[in-house]
Amino acid sequence: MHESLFSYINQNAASPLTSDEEALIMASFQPKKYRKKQYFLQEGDVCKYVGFIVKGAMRQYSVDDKGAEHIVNLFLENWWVSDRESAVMLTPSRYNIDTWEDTELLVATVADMVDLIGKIPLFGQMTRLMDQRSFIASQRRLNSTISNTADKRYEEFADNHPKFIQRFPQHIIASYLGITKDTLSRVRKQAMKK
Amino acid sequence: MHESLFSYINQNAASPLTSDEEALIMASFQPKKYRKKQYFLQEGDVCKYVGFIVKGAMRQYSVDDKGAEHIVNLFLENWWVSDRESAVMLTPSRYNIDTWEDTELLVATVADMVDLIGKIPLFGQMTRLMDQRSFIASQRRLNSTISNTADKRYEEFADNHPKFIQRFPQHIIASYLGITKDTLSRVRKQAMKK
DNA sequence: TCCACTCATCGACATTTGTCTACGTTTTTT
DNA sequence: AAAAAACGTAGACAAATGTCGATGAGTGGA
Repeated sequence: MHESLFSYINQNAASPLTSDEEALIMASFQPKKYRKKQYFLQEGDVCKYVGFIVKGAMRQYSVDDKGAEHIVNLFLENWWVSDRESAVMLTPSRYNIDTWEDTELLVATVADMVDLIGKIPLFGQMTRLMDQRSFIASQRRLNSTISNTADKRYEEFADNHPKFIQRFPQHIIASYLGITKDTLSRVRKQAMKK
Repeated sequence: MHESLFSYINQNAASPLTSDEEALIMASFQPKKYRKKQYFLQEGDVCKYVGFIVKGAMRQYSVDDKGAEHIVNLFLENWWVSDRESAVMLTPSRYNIDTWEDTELLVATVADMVDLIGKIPLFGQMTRLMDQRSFIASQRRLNSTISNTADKRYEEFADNHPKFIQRFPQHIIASYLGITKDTLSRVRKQAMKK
């Protein structure tokens, strides 16, 4: 089960892990199974864990005054899951994270992650790359959100993330794009005509 | 002039820099002065430099098919400036970065930054923190953008970034928020009544 | 099998936001 | 000092998006 994590790390660092390093990592990450709709993190709690998705699908979202959910992030296999704001600042999270499908995770504490970054340079490189990529993806999405209308946002999204479209229902995608499910339905109808 | 950079680093790392380390850093960062409206980076170029703002104000924006500008980021004193996507991926940038006021920068090449991260652990810590903070800020803004209507976005923004409001004109703020200057004007008018 | 629930779509209507043109003021440039 | 440009606001209208209630198809659980 840890293999998918090791191969992920090896793909994202300059050289392969030694078996000692693998052992260290293995010791920090516990396999956990979540059934559909279970919480990984609840609003108000401090995020103390980081998960690596071996199999499954998850979402991160906030809930507004009216009870409406707003999807901040979607996750699939080989993605890291956590609320970084809460984990880094040690503040109560404003988000919920839960599973959308039955999901297998490798879970480590934030403290152990920091430890591994200190002990294994390759691990540090990998997390640095992961931080940078997350930021880049976030900036792209932001740019798309402030620059385009709903139809172009959906088109871009569908092109760049076909797997999300396959795995998550439309009202989730709509929320991720910052529109209502009704608007997404209209947008798709228009797009069909072409 | 390098002092503001040193004190920034010392504020964001576990222990203070040694004078050897300061010398190394000093050698990599060249002071540069930009007059208002000068480009730091143009769309299509690969971002090869990273700037630290000693004094001044800058903006990062994309330009759409119709020639409209969309503000992706605003920068003031003690902020790092670069297009991280271009710098990390070595791809042509989709953004422009220019000065909004006369600005004093400390500029290093991306290659030198990587070098410093390798040579000075404290510098690595600082950039890691900076990456994480950038991501957190980006996520917050994204959440606000997809969750709120224009008036709440502006209210939140004004509360969290009063300095931006003082230094940048309204049409820039509007673009940053993903609305037109006309809408922002209306929103402000409504807010006055309360 | 039946029931409850989720999901996507639709239409009518309300609200928000964008577009465009115009105007007066302020700021910058010549 | 004069001219030009940038800036904020305004109103009228158009377009995009949200809201709500209803429907039917599909899904999973009891």
